[in-house]
Order: sequence, then C-alpha cells, then structure tokens
Amino acid sequence: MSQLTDLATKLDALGHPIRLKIIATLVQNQQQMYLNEIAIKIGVSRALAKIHLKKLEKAAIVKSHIVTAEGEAKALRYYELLPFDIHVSPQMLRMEVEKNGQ
Amino acid sequence: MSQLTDLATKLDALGHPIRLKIIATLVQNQQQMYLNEIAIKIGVSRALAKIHLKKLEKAAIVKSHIVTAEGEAKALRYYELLPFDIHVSPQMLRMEVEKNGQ
DNA sequence: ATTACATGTAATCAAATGATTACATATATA
DNA sequence: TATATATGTAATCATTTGATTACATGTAAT
Repeated sequence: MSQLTDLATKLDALGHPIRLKIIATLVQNQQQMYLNEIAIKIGVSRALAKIHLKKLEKAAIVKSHIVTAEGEAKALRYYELLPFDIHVSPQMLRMEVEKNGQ
Repeated sequence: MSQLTDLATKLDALGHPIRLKIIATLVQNQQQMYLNEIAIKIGVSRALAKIHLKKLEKAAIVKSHIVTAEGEAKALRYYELLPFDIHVSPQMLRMEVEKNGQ
C-alpha cells in the first residue's frame, strides 16, 4: 500500500464524529477499555461501537486483544489507542504525491 | 454544525487517494484549474473528477466559480484550493471533544 | 434448573459513496 | 449543414457504510 493510500485510509477512518469521540474517550481513560465501556461512555449501542472500532482497527489507529480476567462473565476484548500525529496541508500533500511518482 | 462534526467532515473529504491527488495537483499549479485539466492531470474521467470535487467543495476544501472566457467553447468552471492546515492527534481530539461538552 | 444479567457478534437493511456510461450544449472547421 | 472536438452534468448501478435488531454464550444468584 502506497504512502498516499495509507494516509487516505487513516483520514477516512478519522472522518466520522463517533470515531473521533471514541478516540477522545480512549485518551481520557489512558488505560485500555473494553467494548461495552466505550459504547456506554459515548452513548451508542455496543454493536455500533464495534463497527466503528473495526474501522479504526483496520486503519491501525487502535488495536485490540482479548483478555480473560478472573471473576468476569467472559473473555473481554480490550481496545487501546495506537499513537498517531497526522498533519495535512496542501504543501505537505504536494510533497507526498511527488514522492510516489506520477 | 459542531467543531467536531466540521473536523470529521474535512477529514472524511480528505480520506480518499483521488481527492488527495486532486489537492496536490491544485497546489502544484498554483492558479485555478478547470474540471477537465484536473481530470486529465490525475488520469480519471471528467465525471469522476467532478464527483470528488463536489465532496471537496462541500467540505470547504476547494471552491469553484464559472468563468466565461472569450475564444472558449463555453463557460468553464474553475476550481481553487482554500487554505487548510489540519492537525490530528489523540491529545488534540481530547480537548476538542471536551470543549463540546458531553 | 431456571432466571437474570452482561457481553460479543452475526444478520439485516436503508442510505451514501465510487465509478461508468450516456446525454446535452457549444464552438470551429470542412 | 454536417462533422469533429471539447466540455459539463445527469442517470444509473454495484459496493460500501452506518445503524438497528436479534442471537448466542457465559456467569451468578434464586
């Protein structure tokens, strides 16, 4: 995948209010959160939170893993934020595109 | 429209390789370009370029106006880039969401 | 065992998106 | 007039996306 496509994927993943809220919630809590916590915190259904988290995970903005904690009803999937710092401006895009040849 | 929604709209508009190329092309050429120039330059059909430009225009990343030049077959729609400088990181999103209340 | 509660995911569906094809208009030239 | 060329947009269609509902599993308490 080209640099440009990768950038587009990340920007696309970030381009939705719910997903921005999910990210903000994950930063606020520092530690990892599981699906239901996230859903409740931002006020959407688990199913919907899952869908948006899936898109974030595909774009490598979050990652997840299952944790089997004792005393818990079942294994939980924990999500954590991967660090990112995206900067987009016309000049920066010009350089990016020229790098990839035409 | 909230700050967060506005940011999401811009990020969503930027989240496609063709649209990133369109922007890069507009920067390269400095001056305004009309639809067909853009389409040829990045190697897509006029119709497709138009669709992507429409999305960029809705997000206020480009703007356009029609110019009636002499010697031309017909009035041409010129596109120009609006300045933007978007910076996204977890910390920045946290602040943005907290501003908008929960 | 059954009831209650909590979790994760699959199935489904309407709406938006990406892309192609075709159409309508306009000028210049044969 | 017709032919060629160039432009802008509308119509169409398959795919993806956003969102809801329902299902399956698992533990704890009755």
